[in-house]
Amino acid sequence: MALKHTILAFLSRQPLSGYEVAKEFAEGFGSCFWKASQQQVYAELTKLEQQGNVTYEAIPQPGRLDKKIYSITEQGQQELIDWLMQPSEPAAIREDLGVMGLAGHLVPVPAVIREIERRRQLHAEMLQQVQALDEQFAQNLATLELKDLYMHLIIRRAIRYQESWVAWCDEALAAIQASPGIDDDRDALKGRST
Amino acid sequence: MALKHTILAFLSRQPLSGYEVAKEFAEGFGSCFWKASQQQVYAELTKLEQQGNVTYEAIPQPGRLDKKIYSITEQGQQELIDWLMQPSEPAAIREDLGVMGLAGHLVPVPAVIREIERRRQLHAEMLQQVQALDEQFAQNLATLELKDLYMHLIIRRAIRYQESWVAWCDEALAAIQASPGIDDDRDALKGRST
DNA sequence: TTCTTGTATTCAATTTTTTGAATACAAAAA
DNA sequence: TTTTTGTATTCAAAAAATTGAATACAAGAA
Repeated sequence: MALKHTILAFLSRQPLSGYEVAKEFAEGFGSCFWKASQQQVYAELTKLEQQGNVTYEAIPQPGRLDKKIYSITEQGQQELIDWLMQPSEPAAIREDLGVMGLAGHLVPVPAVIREIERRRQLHAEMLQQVQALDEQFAQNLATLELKDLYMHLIIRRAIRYQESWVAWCDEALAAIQASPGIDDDRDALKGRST
Repeated sequence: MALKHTILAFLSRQPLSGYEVAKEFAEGFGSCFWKASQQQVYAELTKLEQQGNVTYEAIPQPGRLDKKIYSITEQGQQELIDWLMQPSEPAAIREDLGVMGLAGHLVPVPAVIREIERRRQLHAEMLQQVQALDEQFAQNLATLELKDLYMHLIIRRAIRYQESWVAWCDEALAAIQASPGIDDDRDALKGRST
């Protein structure tokens, strides 16, 4: 599970409260890779603290629960380094649209086209978002220190990912529209005409 | 969860035993998208049968447990169609290497380079695999019936995915090697030289 | 003959993830 | 003034995925 190590990685940059860690997942890193819910973050932080990988400083807040500022410990940093030094497994593409390739013929063609058009737009928007994230790095690429270069590179990974989606949607749409089989199913929903 | 609907999609093409469904996940579809374990498949098939989405014909086999050939039911097909007609959520990129972008500076540069080189090779191999899967379709693209066109298109999705990985690895490797910060950390592992 | 690989299914336990809700207050907007 | 948004944390339950093992036999390789 990468959640543990992702949180350690956030904390290796700077101490954060649980809320702020959750925000990282909702925004920056989350928009590039994946999102973890607040509950997941808080639960993981509690475990991490029990294991001695992080500590927290409780900031008393009048009238409500303490705010906890978490920092990574020596042990936590070592744990993170050990994990980073291990070879990584390529992630699976767990993509619902893939099922369309297996059983798309059960569904009317216009519905498939609409769905791909919808996805095209979605990914184009996500592409703009990650491109915006990269702006501060992309400009002075040649002078970036290592830390920022790595950040730039993972954002580039996300950019390429979204670009490949947009390009695929265009290809798929064109291929379906050019397909000789397209007329067979055009009216599948309404019931066989003629 | 897409597991349920992926299995229904397999069965919408032809009846299969649990073992054969598991094999689909291990090979064809699995190499494009994601793999489900045998146990997961058997468990899901049992649930699907209880829900009335599939039925099975038990083939008695001398001296061992019956082989069960599962087929999709009317209800199961409707369930699958309903699911396919719903808008799909883009899948999150749950990629361990992403963490490298957050905390790569903790690790010596040569280790990062080695890891990206390793990944480049891995994805190049996976690319070849999915390209091989596409061969039968790519040749007579213009005459493909819809069912095969859809199959071709999801394989194309997988191809583009792997291509974008290979291209990114090349970009990342070049960028790291060109980085002015590269010398600062080169000997991080051995301890500060000079 | 023995070992390995492939076919074929099931059980159990654990871990991980998701979903939904509750609590509490500050600040800004309507 | 009331509502919404944002900050901040916790609990509980359910669903899903992973890990490990056991059973059973056929076929081919060593």
